Amino acid sequence: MSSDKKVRVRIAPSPTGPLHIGTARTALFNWLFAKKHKGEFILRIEDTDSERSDKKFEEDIEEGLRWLGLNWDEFYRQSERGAVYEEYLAKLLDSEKAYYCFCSKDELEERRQAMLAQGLAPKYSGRCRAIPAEEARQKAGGGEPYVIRLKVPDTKIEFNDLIRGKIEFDGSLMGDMIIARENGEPLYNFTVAVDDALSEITHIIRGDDHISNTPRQIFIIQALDFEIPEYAHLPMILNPNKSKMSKRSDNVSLESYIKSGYLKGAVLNFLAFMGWHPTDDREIMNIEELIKEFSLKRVQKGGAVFSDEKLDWFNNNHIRTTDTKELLELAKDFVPKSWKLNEAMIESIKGRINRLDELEETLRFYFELPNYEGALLKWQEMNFGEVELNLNKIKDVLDNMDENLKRDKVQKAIMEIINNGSRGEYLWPLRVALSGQKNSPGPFEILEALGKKESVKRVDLALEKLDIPETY
RNA sequence: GGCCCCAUCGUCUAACGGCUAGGACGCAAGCUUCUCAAGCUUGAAAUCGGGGUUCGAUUCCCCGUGGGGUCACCA
Repeated sequence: MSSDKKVRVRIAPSPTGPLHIGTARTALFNWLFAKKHKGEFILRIEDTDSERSDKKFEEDIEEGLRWLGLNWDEFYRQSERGAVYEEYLAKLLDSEKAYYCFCSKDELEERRQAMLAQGLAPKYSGRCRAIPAEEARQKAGGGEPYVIRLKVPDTKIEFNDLIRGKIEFDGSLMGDMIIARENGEPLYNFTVAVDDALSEITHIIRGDDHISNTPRQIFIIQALDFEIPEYAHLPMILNPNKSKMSKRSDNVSLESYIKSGYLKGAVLNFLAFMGWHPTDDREIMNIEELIKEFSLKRVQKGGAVFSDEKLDWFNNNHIRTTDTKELLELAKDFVPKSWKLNEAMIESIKGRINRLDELEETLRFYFELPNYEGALLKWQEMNFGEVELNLNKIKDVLDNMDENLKRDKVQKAIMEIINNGSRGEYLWPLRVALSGQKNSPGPFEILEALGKKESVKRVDLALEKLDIPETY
């Protein structure tokens, strides 16, 4: 059908809220598909509902997609295409595939409720279909309020979903849908059908909550004599209780994840694995690998529950493999401005954190030595005298080193004095002296990050703490 | 309720109709170790139920059950 055509896909968010993590996932799948097939990815802002649309959300969406690196080849807003929709609406009216409907909102609503009460799917009766076109046109021209409805055929309709196979609907159950409302504004299903066709979208990849919109859009496409694209409906991203995640009240905006310190590579990696899996057992993948391996054929049908734990694991892995220089830059946004981070500090916490927002707490000891108890310096059964002795020996080693303590060098020197002694009796007191905490990166990493001057200062402070008589 | 979609460990998932149903997260234990992470090893943990088809069903068909989505002059 479209095998020889250039692949063109789109993400079509409506700017009625911040970029949702589910929208980001749909965007990613579209983008991956486009890249994989050397096609084009289009961003279309669906802002036909002027009441609910907001420019600030549009900006948030663009910003989020850019942050993820999901760049688009074309961009447009539906709100700027009024003339186009008018043209095709007129076409439909002229060819009598659509008609004016003068039924009042109140009576429609009444009928709707009645049908619902009977357990039937609400459906418009088609009453105004009977009004002769010329008469209707004059009524409408005369200022009588109207909406425009599409004549939905009484036929079955089926389409082949690339992920689910054949899906069938019954047009006779649908009723004539409204494609333009009273103020003349075209409605969702109509604008989507028109824009997808005019943009020559070859594959519509979207959430499966749109499955029931698909037959409606196909009816419009057929009425307009456009070509029907391929469809691929992605499984929903679910809350732990299996409900649709967009209905979660919690923060599900991409921004909230950015603020928590998730790396873009990790978010991309995790999102790709929500409903998709490569042919092998790999899980940690970068964007190039994802593009290479991506295939709609390997997309899952069932919904996927969003797991914060797994996201954390992905993030931990990506943090660990991110270049230290790059990580250092990213880290600056998560710690106080006054902290002068260096690469050794970042190196020392790689793999020890899941999110960048843990950085401030993890790195704090480098800038503010905790006020710890002298007793913490003792390892196992040591007494203060032994701690003092070992710390002094280490201090002698440090005194003989350059200001710039390279990890390997300082480690070698200290290990030499430990010789065959107990590592714990040296390294524990040293590490506590340097970090002031029970748990921390290793002493050699800290030594390098701190430098000679500060390290010696901290060892001296530890020695002072030992002067206070042991109380227990 | 009508229509539509879906169904493998708690979760993400793998398995041309054919080995003891595999991997990952999380969990538990152990190893390693100056601590905590990380890493390594091991363990517990699943094919929703019932009928078919077949020499053989996770896989194909039907019914049931369960879950979800959708039924606007929103998108």
